[in-house]
Amino acid sequence: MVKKKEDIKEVDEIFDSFVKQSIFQNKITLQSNYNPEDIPHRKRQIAQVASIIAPSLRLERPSNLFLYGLTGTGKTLVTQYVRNQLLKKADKLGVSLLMPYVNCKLRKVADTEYRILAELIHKLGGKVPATGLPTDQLYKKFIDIVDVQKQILIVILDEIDQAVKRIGDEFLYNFTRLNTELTKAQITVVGISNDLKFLDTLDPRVKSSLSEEEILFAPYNALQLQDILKKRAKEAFKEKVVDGGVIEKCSALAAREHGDARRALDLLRIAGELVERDSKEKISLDYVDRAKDKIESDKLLIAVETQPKQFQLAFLSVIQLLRRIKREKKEEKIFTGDVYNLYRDLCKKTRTEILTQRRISDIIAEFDMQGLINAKVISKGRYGRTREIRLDLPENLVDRINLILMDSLSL
DNA sequence: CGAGATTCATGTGAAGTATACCTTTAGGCTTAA
DNA sequence: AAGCCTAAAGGTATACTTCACATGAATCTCGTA
Repeated sequence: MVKKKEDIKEVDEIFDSFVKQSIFQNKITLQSNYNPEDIPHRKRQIAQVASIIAPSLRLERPSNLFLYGLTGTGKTLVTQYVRNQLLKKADKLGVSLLMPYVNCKLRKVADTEYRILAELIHKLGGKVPATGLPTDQLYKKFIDIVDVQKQILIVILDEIDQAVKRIGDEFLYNFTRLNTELTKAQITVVGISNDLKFLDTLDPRVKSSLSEEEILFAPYNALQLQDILKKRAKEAFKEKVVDGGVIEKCSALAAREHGDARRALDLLRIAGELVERDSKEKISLDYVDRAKDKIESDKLLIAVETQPKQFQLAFLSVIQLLRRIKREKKEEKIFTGDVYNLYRDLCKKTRTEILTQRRISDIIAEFDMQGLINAKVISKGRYGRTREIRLDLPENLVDRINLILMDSLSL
């Protein structure tokens, strides 16, 4: 039924092929955490961000800043770039300037008010327990750390929309008001959001103070993406490794996905990695296609694997139900009740504690938020009201997930 | 035939509970003078 | 007597449960044309 994805080579052979010939010269330049010296097509934004936060060099508090644009449009990159430059400059001038960066999306790290604050304190060299303290005590601690001398603190909150979606915008209010508590230091908040409509969902007070300045990052078009890729590919690969059209194809694919540069780079890198694994010497077009599939499935597999046990059980229920239904060629929709029933059975089989339907309902909603499934609350009229759950994934991927979950839950 | 009432299955909000972890405090023990 | 360790007390955040009410269109009911 399920095909083996990769031939099993002798370990020795695998190592050999890696040592012998690498098509990569400097792979780092294609990785998403790489900060290039030069960011094409973002000159204007860099200048804007820089000029807005520049007053910090004179120990004046810059305006709060809000950056928004779809994923892979360079928001984080630009911010990091300006951040590094500014820190360098501040260092040279002997100005006391702190710019902690927190990604608010990371589950279990910075997805509640408490944890964001804890992470921030941690970045500033303080220590706080993971739990046990009242949140306002964390604020106190934060102030203690920051307010030791005249200095500017620029807090960068990435993926801020995720945090607000989860815990509301109150913490932003607290944050922007922090300045009134400070005597020596001053705080500026830089918010980064992937959600274009995010600002409108905020409380007006928060909105006006957070977006004293705002900058929109428009998607890259295919040509701009090509530019970016070419520049990076030149450093990443050895000469004459990339077939004609490959870069164009990566760009086109990514441009279709709202101009996501990260996506384009990933495509190219993964394609390269696949080529290398096959001990080939050139990246040809079909490797781009394979890379595309791999990226999509990898992302999902990781998301599923890192899910807590109860979540995995719930997800497995969803998957198995949908597979079953698909086999009977019925409509590919299921409802909360169905999921819960199967979930209960699975719990019994695995001797796991059974959570209430209330909770499972929330978990399903969370899957939807994470984009693992497609759930919509509908009313079936006389037959009640429920979530209609769908999953649009290729069948072989669903099978793989199924196996992985069965395995990790030892079913 | 159509407007309004009914109904179902679950969504959703609020409040309560269990658990894990934190700090503080006080008592008891050790140690060194 | 001072210093250190430990256990108990008191507190919080988080994940989950319990309770109670909200939803909203398919279906039913019943008055009217």
